Amino acid sequence: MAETAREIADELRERIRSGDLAPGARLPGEPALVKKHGVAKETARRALMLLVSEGLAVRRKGSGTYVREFQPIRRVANRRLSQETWGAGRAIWSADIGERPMTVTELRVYEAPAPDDVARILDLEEGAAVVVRDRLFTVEGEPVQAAVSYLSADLVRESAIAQEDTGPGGTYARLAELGAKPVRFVEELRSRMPSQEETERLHLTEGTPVVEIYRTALTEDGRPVEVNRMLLDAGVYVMEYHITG
Amino acid sequence: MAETAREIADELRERIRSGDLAPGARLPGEPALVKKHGVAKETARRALMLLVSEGLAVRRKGSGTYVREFQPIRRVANRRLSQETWGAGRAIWSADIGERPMTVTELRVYEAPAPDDVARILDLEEGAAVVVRDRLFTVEGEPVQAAVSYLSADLVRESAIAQEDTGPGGTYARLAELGAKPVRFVEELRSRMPSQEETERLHLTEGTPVVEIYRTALTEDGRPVEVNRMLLDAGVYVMEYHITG
DNA sequence: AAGTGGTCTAGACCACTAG
DNA sequence: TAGTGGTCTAGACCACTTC
Repeated sequence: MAETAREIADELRERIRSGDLAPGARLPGEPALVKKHGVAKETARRALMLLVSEGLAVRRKGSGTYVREFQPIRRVANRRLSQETWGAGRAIWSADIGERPMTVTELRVYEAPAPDDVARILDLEEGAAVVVRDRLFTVEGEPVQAAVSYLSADLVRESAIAQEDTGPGGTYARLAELGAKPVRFVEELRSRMPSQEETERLHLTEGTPVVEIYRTALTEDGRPVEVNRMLLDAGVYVMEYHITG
Repeated sequence: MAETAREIADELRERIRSGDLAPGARLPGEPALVKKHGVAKETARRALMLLVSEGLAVRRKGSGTYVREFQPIRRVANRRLSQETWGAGRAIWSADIGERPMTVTELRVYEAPAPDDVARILDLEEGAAVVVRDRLFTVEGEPVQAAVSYLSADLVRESAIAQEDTGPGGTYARLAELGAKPVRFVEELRSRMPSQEETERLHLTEGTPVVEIYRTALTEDGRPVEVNRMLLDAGVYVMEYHITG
């Protein structure tokens, strides 16, 4: 009768995997597990917490524990690709953001000294001024991505890039007007568990990693003009890259 | 005196962030926290577990709890890029695998029916036979990546791809000989917490996500010839992509 | 108001590591 | 062998959700 937290979690995990407990379904609560397996409440709790930390379940206070759902947003790094070139409809993870528009909230634009790593990448003096564009992207009212762009203040201070509204074509159109059109990009990705502040800002549930992306924009002659640090809710995103060669 | 698990974790987290507790350093143990904060052992334990699930600490049974270290391996998706083109020495996360060679272990090659998603992507009938190449990559004796490749058995059955040793130039050289040279690639990435089996296979510590990558190789005329599913230890990898235009 | 999860206590026993 | 983490118990009180 009496089992361990791991064993109870194993049983529930198997029921989730088999589809017996579908995404969104309610898992047995702590009292139910206490009765069924003859364990202490803390043990039942641990079993459920194991599933949460594996990203399989979500707990809602006062309501219950539920099987987690995954309806990803697809982020395609290479923008201007024709569907025909790469073959459509071949995605492993289906993802439709079509019906769920993404909006920018909490936009803040200001000038500040460049962080050390950003200064190094942008080829600036230590502590040189940069224009910072800090924003939060939201889908259906839920934050999904935080992004902070850094650009040399000497380069963009007088342009609309230093304004909240960058105008038609956005930052890259303005950079082109300044003779610094980005044509190549380097992205560095890392995934890890979020800090507490990140959890709050992105409304992350336990067991959700984040994806940290640093994107550097380069001009034709290889000059770095922008560093964009993005933080993505990994429970929501699928990243797609197209590589030639 | 008596504090909550969260508060104790906050204090330790701050000491890690400030560098007071450096990567690799030993954190105060459970008994020490019990004495210092006047809480029960379970509460001290929870404080330390919080840091572990945030990926900040690692617990070693019988030894102690330690600040986690991060010495990443860099995976550059675009292989044949000259350093000059993209500007060297501009990485956010420094990463040297130079001194730590990667070796293949647990190589298994066999023929089997294609999984549904793989069959769809490779344009095969449901359940058509594929050659499967399953392998584990290891650095300094520690597994860092599992990879499973799928190729149409009708295409590659007679070639060295169906052997353990694919010969000089590897799988892609053999595909070229078969008139199916891959020239473009699509990668889909997702990050999530690992299952229990994945944790065991990759020797993951708690609080470590995995990065799941599906790479599809396409020929010049857009025919998909290989699907490679990779599972990376996110605590070890930094991914790098180069994008044009 | 009943049910759910959130957190803590004080004690127990075990397994592993290190000196 | 002493110290460390791993796990469980039986009970307590609280906050939130749902009806």
